[in-house]
Amino acid sequence: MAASKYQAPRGTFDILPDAARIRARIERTAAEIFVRAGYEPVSTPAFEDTELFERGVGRSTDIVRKEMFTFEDKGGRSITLRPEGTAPICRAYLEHGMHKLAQPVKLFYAGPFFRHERPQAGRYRQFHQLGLEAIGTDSPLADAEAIMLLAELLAELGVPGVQLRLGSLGSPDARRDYLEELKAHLRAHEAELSKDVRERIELNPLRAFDSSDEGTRGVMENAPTIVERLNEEDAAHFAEVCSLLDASGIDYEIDPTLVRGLDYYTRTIFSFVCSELGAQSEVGGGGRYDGLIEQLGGPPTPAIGWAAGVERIMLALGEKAEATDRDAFVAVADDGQRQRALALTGELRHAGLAVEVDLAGRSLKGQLKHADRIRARRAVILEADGTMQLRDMQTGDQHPVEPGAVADELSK
RNA sequence: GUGGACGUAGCUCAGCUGGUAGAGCUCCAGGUUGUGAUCCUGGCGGUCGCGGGUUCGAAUCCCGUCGUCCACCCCA
Repeated sequence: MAASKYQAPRGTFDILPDAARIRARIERTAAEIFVRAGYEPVSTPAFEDTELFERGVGRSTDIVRKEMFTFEDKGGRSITLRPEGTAPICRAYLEHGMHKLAQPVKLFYAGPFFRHERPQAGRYRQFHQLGLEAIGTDSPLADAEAIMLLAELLAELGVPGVQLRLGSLGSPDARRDYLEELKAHLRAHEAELSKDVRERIELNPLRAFDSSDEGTRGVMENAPTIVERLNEEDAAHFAEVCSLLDASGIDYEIDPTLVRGLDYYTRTIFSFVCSELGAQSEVGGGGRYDGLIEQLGGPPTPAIGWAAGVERIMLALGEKAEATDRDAFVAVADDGQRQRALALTGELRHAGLAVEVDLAGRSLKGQLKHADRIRARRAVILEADGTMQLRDMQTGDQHPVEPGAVADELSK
């Protein structure tokens, strides 16, 4: 395997042409959908002050506790490769005074993110997400629109086996009360819980809902769910989101145990899972984060957003590589024609055609073989006497063509 | 971070209980007084992931390490 002693670092990978083409299609499709919906592109740095993530994502989260690529720069600052996209965008929103713009500010992004996790299919240390954020409105309309856009993206791309799970975490007050109730419930049944869950009662009691441990599951069956404990406003908000999705024909399943691993989420949360994937089955997910901007030192600003995993979308799609056609390949029957061949190629490209010319000094046979290989529809063959032949690569028909008429002929 | 499986040419893989490396595909050239399927011939290409150990001798056994995959965990 190793032609070189160097390999891409653990959990990273090279994006070779076949995969790069699929990615380009995914990003193009996403951008078209987002732009039509009035979202604007943004891009933030690949790294940020560590504290942005500690405050934004939350110190008790797995991401911050053990998954960040953190290092000190030469000025002694603690820097972290971004593990997610929402906190940086909120930082940019504040830094550039976007709260003075008409609200909500609707943004989308795509790019690499970094988490120091144990790699497996659908989980990498450098991975790519595309996502969007609608900042500055607490209306359920924004929740529904965001969810609709992700549903549309997945449908447009043709991702099979997609299912939407929907939940609500409530507002901070309701959540706090609920968490105390849940912790009390867990403590009351501590002996039946798995060690893992028991150790996290204080730190992250919601995680108990996800446990596969039998004893824990028994306890959780009788545990209060947050959806049952929503206050009036949050319940109304959640009901409205559901109603809007119903009206738009979006299928979903309410999952009262849905949890998110980032602390900033409030109210609506959702997750699109794909049955085609293994353990890493979430292709995209997100939710409302009404307290994040305030947490970062800004004014109270409600917002919602989501991110989708590009690699997971590709896995779900099965990574079928599509070949690209060329309009023509310019071949020479005699080496003396190479200069003219390159010049002609340039002219044809200028005319808007996709054209290649031999760059490897191949024989005529080799050139036509190559023309076939790159799926050129025609070959233009420059003869030693200066005349040209136009060959149809599908039928094998070949006829002389005047130099000035090549571009027109190829456009047919 | 925990547990398990795996790691031979660019790709897909074969190589029994240790004897010192093969096939198909790809790529290049030729068979064709110049023209792409197929076919035929030849060629390029591997320190058998890496390091160490056992042995007269290891791709084959042992240990370590790196990597991939699966599950846990976590999430996109």
